[in-house]
Amino acid sequence: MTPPYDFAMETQPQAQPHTPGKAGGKSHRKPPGNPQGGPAAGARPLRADAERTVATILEAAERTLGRDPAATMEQIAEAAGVARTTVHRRFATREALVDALAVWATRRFAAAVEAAHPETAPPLVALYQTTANVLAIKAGWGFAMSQASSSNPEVAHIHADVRSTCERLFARARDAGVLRADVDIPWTRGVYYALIHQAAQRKDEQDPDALATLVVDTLLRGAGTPHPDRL
Amino acid sequence: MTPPYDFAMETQPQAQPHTPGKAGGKSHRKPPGNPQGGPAAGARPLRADAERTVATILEAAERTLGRDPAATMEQIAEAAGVARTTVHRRFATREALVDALAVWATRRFAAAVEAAHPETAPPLVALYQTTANVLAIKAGWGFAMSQASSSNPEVAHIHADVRSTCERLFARARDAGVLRADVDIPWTRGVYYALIHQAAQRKDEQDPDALATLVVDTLLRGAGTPHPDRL
DNA sequence: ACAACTTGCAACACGGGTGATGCAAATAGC
DNA sequence: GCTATTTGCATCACCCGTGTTGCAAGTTGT
Repeated sequence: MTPPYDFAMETQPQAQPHTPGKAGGKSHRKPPGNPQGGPAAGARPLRADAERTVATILEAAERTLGRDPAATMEQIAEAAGVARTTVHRRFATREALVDALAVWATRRFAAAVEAAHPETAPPLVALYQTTANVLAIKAGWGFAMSQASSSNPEVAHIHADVRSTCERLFARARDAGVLRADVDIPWTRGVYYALIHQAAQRKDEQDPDALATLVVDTLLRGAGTPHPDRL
Repeated sequence: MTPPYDFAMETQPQAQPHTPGKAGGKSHRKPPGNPQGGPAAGARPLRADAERTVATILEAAERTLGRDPAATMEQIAEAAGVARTTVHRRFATREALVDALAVWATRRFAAAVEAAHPETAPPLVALYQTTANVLAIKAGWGFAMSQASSSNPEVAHIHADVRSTCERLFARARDAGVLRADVDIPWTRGVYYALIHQAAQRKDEQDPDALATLVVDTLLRGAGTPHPDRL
């Protein structure tokens, strides 16, 4: 599922590929810092170089898992140019790594949506801007964004938040006459997500603005002729 | 993962989860019959009960892998009500099983599309019918259909075929005035696939006809108001 | 410069999934 | 009914990925 890509997908199951040693021992010595881990500011912060290593690993993980969701820790480590044990030092388990990746990307995602002022800007403007911002994020964080159905509460919460923000935006658009009065908002939101995903797939990456125009245009007008008496 | 779902998706990589023993020994005794395997009509055909077993396994595989793409052979065997070794007897490797499943479903898929006479029926009629038929297949063969990017040449070929059939249908629709004259056909096809996928996700499964109407309607009209002077 | 921290490397334990076999019992097909 | 096929079961070998440890060498920060 490879699977199922969040802001554009919504497939249900989506199991994390490969987790053999799930019954292995527990970490005896947890990593000191808390790389993108949240407000748990208990432990001593990482040294500068270590912090850099964490970022390098996360970026490598995104690239590697993006190509192959079942990639091993070894492959990720190689892509990051570090030893496998170092990856384990920073992320106790594979799950922890994927989780951290999801949190990292999800935060950027939420920020990108918020930056478009979807709650206050005129519906059409907000729609274009949100689309462009999200596309920019999805371009480089495809895998991480596919972890929307993460077990991580923060990730889940943010996505739920964005989801409702999106539906509120659509409701405003409808009230403003941009969307038809009888639209099925949940369905439309799903279609919108799917269009964004579709646009993000375009390898011949155009600039986010052109793609955003394409997405919004398609969402609003569809592909049919203006008003033929079809049916 | 769910992953990337063929007739509605198109995500590139999509690796098959979990393939540890890839360097294991080779099968010493290949299964006699060729379950959905193609024209290689060399070996003796399977006995009736064995043929039935093959079908049972494939159905169980679809159900099981649909819930969890990383399900083990053991789980699939259990779902099929047979011993794990029996599964291995019919499908030498896990890959072979998934492959056979993909071929099986893909053929039904192609048949469903063909049954809608997409090349000859009036564009709008063909569009509705194709959509309804495909949705009916996708409802029960979600996992198998997600294997579109299979390495299997037959699967790839069929999907490429359907792809072009679809684009030809769109071209006819455009020429008939159903689609705007300036539509980007590849993009529209992608959107169409995405809409079908989106519709297939609806758990509150409605009948294929209602969903087909929703999909076609959305594709043609979009969600915007008829013709406001937006922009 | 010195102490604390970080990394690479080599080695190990572990568990799980895969695939192979042989045999006895059940079943299909003629 | 007889034979060939099929299945379940009990085993076994194997490989791979994960997670742990200990230590020497290199880096950071003060």
